[in-house]
Amino acid sequence: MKPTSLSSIPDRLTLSEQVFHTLKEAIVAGDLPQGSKITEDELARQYGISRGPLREAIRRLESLRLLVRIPHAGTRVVTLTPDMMQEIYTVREALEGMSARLAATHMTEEGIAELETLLINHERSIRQSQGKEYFQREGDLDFHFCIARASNNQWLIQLLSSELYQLLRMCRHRSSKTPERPLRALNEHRQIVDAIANRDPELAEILMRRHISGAWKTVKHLLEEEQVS
Amino acid sequence: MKPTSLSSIPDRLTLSEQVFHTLKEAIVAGDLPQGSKITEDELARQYGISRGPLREAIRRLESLRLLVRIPHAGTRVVTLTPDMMQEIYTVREALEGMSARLAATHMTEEGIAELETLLINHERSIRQSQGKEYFQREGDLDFHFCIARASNNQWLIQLLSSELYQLLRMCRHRSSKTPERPLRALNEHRQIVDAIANRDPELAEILMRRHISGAWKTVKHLLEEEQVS
DNA sequence: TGAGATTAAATTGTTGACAATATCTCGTTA
DNA sequence: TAACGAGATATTGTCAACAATTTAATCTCA
Repeated sequence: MKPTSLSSIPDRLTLSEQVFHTLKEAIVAGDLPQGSKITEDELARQYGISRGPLREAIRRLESLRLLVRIPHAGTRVVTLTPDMMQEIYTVREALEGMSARLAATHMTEEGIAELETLLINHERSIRQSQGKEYFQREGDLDFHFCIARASNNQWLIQLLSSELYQLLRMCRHRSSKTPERPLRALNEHRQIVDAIANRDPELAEILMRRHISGAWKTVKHLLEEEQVS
Repeated sequence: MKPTSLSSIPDRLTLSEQVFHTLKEAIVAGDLPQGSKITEDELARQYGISRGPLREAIRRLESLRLLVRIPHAGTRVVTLTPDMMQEIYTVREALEGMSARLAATHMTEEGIAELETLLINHERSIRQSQGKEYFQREGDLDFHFCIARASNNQWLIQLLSSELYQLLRMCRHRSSKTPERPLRALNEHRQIVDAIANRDPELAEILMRRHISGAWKTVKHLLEEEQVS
C-alpha cells in the first residue's frame, strides 16, 4: 500500500523522472495493488512533491499501460485479466520471435558466451531450487532481455524491456509448481542459443515463438486452476 | 512551421488532449518540420493555453516517439533517419504478421466484405491515378488498419494504429514513381485477403510479412536514390 | 420506502509566478 | 587568432492557488 520513498534515486534526475521510477517499481512490486485508485493529492504529499511533476509521471506510466486513467474521474493501477495476459503473450511472441531472428545475425560472440553463462547459472539454480521461483523468473527475463538487446533494434528493445517485461513481472506465477516446466524451459532456451550460435535466424525465430506460446499455455492452465479453487 | 489552431476539436476533451491531437497532426503533416525545436512558451502562447497541459501533451507525444526530449535542454520533433525507418518496418513486419494471423481466425464475414470493398476502391484509384500518391498511401493504411482491428488484440491495435502508423504517415514517399509498385502492392493485398477469407492463418501471416518486407525494400531503394541525387 | 433531483465534498484540470538549469554572448588570455 | 571562462539570457522544472468536473451525500416527493 505504501510506496517506497524517493531517497534512493540520484538528484540529477528531474523530480518527475524520480517519481516515475519509484511509482513504476511500486506498481510492479505490487505495493500499489492492481486496480487500486491513485489520488494525486495523496501521492504528492506522500512523496513530498507538488502535483505538477507527479502528473507527468502518471502520464508516462499511463502510456506504459501500468496505469489506466479516465479523464476527470481518476486513475487506477492496471488490472491484469487473463484476456489481457493472453494479448501480452501474443504480442510478445511476435516481437521476441523477430528479436531472436535478428539476434541470430547480429549477436557478437561475447554476447553468445554471455547467454551460455546465463544458461549454466539457470541450470544450477534449478538444481538447488526450492522456493526460488522469484529468482528463476528474473533469470528468465534476463535471458530474454539479452536476446532483445542483441536485435540491435531500439524499437524492439524498448517495447520489450520497458513495456512488456514490466507487465510480465507484475504477474508472478508460481510456475515451478509443476517441476517439469523449468527444466523444459531451460532446454528450450538452450535450443534457442544453439540456433543463434549457428547463425540460423529462421530456426531461432521459430523456436522462440514456440517457447513463448508454450509458456503462455502453462500460465493459462495455472490461471484456470486458480479460478476453480 | 505554424501549427493549426485548436478550434476544430470539441470542448469535452481536456485541454491537454486537444493540444495533444493538434500537435500530433501538425507533426505528422509536417507543419512542424522534423528535427525542429519545440519551445514550450512559444507553443503555449500560440495555442492560448498555459504550459501545464502543454507539457503533458508533450510527454505523451514523447512516448509515441514523435518527439524527442532531453531533460533541461529541450524537445525536438523526431528525425526519421533511414536506420530508424528500417527499425520501424521490422517491428511492423512482426506485429502485422501476427495481426494477419489473428485476423484470419477472428475477422467477421462483414469485415472481409469491407476489405474487399477497399480492394476495389484501391484498384480504381490506381487506374485513374496520376499524382494521387497521398490518397493511395492513406488507402494503404486503411487496409492495414482494418486487419489490425480484426486481430481483436487491443495491444496490437494500439501499437500499430497509434504508434507505428503515425510514423509511417510522416514519411510520404512518392512511391508511385515506379508505376509497378502500387499494382504489385494491390495484388499482394488481394492475396492476403484471400488467405484471411480462407481462414488460413499461417499463409496470411507469411504473405503479410512478405508484403511489408517488400515495401521496405522499395522504400529503401528510393531513399538511396535520393541520397545520390 | 425508494427513485430521482439537488446540493456538498472531493478530486482533477488549469493557471501564472518563481526556481533551477542550460545555452549563448562577449571579453580575456595564451 | 583561437580557446577558455564569466556573466547574461532564454528555457525548462517546480510550486501553490484557483476553476471545473465528477462523485457522494442529502433531501424531496410519489
